[in-house]
Amino acid sequence: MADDINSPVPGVTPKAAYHHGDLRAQLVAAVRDLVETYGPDGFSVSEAARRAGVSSAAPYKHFRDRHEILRGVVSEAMDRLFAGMEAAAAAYPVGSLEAMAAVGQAYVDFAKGEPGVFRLVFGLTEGHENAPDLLAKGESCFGVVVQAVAACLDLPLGDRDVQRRAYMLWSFVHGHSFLHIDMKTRVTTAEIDDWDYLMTISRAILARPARP
Amino acid sequence: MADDINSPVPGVTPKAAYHHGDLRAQLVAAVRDLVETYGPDGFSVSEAARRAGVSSAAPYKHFRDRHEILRGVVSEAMDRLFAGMEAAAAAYPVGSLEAMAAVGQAYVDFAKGEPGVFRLVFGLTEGHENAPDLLAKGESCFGVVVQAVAACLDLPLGDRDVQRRAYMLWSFVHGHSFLHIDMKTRVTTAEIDDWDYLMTISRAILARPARP
DNA sequence: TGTACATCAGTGAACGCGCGTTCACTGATGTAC
DNA sequence: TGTACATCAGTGAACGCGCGTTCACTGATGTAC
Repeated sequence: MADDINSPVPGVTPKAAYHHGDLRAQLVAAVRDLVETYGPDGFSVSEAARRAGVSSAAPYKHFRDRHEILRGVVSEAMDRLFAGMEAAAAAYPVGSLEAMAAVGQAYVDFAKGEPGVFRLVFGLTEGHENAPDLLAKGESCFGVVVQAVAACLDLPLGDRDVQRRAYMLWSFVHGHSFLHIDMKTRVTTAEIDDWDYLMTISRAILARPARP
Repeated sequence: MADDINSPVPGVTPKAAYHHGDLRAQLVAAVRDLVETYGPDGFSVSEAARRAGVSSAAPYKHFRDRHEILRGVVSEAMDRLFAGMEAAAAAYPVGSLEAMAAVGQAYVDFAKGEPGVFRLVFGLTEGHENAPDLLAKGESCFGVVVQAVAACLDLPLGDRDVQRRAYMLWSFVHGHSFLHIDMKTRVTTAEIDDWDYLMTISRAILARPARP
């Protein structure tokens, strides 16, 4: 899952790296903050370098261009999202509705916790969003949903119906996340309790007969 | 619904306006195209002016600043979205599942037809997204969903359950729209037929017992 | 252990660019008499 | 109908800005002998 290609930091930060001490990771962290503060398009290489305390040319020793830094942020964020979803599923009995809702809750929590990064991860990022490693991480995340659905329905992972229902649940959770962080929920008078909603939706979509 | 405050064009374009001939509308159209081509952040006042064939200072005779032009685009887009949703609902019997699905289909069609503008409308647009006229238009759009749900369940519009289920349906359709235009659907092997999905979801969410 | 050398992370100055916005202006249009 | 005037949409030059990226460089670190 984790590929450390062209990363000077294999696993953990080695004491203090060459000159600066792990500039790469610090740049990614700076960009993450910038994206969180100013949105996916409010970030600049110069500002990130400034925050990391280096010259504006330094980042180019670690990244080809501005896009590659963003990809670094996305990659790291998807790792955290995946970990959160897995941990949530593991906290409830396999095949329970609660496990299903918990996976959704982890997703919503991520969106609420770092909306800027969430937007970056799920938005369309100028051209190279086709990076195979990011696609693989996306599949891993969706895989957690598929697994929970399959367990609920007691069907194999590849089952057509499992995939369908997993996608429906994802759509719902994804839509709810965006509507919330984009503050569109003011148009409805309904008070929205995440867990309650997630349980209701899981129940509705995982009901035995897909089409009566 | 339509407020023509500070618009030199009351209803229909009057032959040819002062010098240029309805620059305001042409600027909005140019920005709409730019947003569609380069995304919500890829637009610039200069480029819009260039496309409309006027100097870069001309737009400031019609709009206070760049944000106000964007708001013009959003406002116009929401009018079209609302019209599409209403027409879709009207094409099927009141209270039918088909009417419900059709409203969702109109929403998805809008997203697919002009993804850039859709992103602009539903994203968070720097600070002044609290414009009351835009909020009102958002409420009108959601109102179409609420109305369809109320008709299906034979309950009053203000009913708590109606609002809840309407929001659920909106979340699903919204999520599906974004996942599609942001090309995230590649992580699933499920083939997605909009109408089929919308009917299935409508059926699942409008089933009589909200919680068995 | 000591020396010579290769590596390469970070520097700082510079480049060309397009942007948002302002300003004093000009000239066509509409209006009052 | 004709003249004088007010309005105001659009001009074009200018401003200061921060950006992404390049370049030749420097100096600390790691390595071979």
